[in-house]
Amino acid sequence: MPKNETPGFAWFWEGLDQYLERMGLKQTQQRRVIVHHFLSIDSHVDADELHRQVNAEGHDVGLATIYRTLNLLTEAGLIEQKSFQDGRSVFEVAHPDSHHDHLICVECRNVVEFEDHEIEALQEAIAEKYGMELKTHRLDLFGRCLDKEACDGRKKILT
Amino acid sequence: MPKNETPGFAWFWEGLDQYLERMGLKQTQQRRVIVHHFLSIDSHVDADELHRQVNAEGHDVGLATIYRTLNLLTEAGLIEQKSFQDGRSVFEVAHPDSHHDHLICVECRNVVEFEDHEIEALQEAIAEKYGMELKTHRLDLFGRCLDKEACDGRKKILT
DNA sequence: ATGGCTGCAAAGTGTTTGCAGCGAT
DNA sequence: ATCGCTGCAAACACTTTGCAGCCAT
Repeated sequence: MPKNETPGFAWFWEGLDQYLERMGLKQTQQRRVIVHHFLSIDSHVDADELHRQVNAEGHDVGLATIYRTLNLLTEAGLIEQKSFQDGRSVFEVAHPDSHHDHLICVECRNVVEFEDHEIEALQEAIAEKYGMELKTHRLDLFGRCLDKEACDGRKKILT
Repeated sequence: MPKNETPGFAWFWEGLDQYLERMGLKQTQQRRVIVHHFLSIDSHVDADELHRQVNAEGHDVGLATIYRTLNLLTEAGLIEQKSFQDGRSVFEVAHPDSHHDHLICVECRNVVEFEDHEIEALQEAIAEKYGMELKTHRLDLFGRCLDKEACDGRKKILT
């Protein structure tokens, strides 16, 4: 597998290489495979799901390595860890500039990502009001699809 | 311990009694003790912390019972369960009208609760834009206390 | 060849559950 | 006297860690 097979994510691979170099760590077969799959998903995944997908493609990567790599990428600031419902965490690419939030349907679990500068401005104001310097935030909106048909369709696919 | 020792929370005790009755469940010594302590905190707690506090007062309630009671109260809609970022969940009284959000210091873990109607209005607008009916939301702001001294003080108390 | 990396399994978390006896109704 | 409730410990689900050998540098 070529090192940079994921189009549009050169910055990600570069960032990873830099981080590994800086920390005296090594690039490995497994890390490449994991990152490649992670990027090809380009949405949120949990460790288990990623593990399944990677190994479904014929590789044999241990779950522990998935976790270790996801933690490494989080440390490197390249991905972000979120916990939606409870129990498992999901990870997603940390797009450097545009932080996006989530709109989640409680029925079909479909997730839409959005961004709103007005809300972000208000958040800054709130943090300031309480004597804090804002670092990051998490905003999840939970609702129900108005398009019941599409919603039901997605619901059926759920395990 | 009298049944209704927590001032201002008559509605909570009543709601609990109603729920127990409706579901054919029983009021017990332990539940009373747990609820009493929970209400006297009137902030967010995790199961372990509540367990410690209850037993520090001379009671001998099992951790499993704490969990069972917290789940029961959640089912009853009297409290809400939230998961910030690490494993553990925290619980807080579900005030029927005013939903509040959280401002969390990443250093000392101190949590401030706030409420902002402007942001909530924007959230409604966003949900509508994406064809969804908003049910609820979660907004957590993560930052750093500007008052370093107070922050460090709280940090020391962390286990 | 060094020292980080991997898979495995074991250990850790936070939370839930099965069981036998206790206690509220 | 029911039948739910409790404490305990074992079971769980997700995640981390110790170890012996592997592999990138």
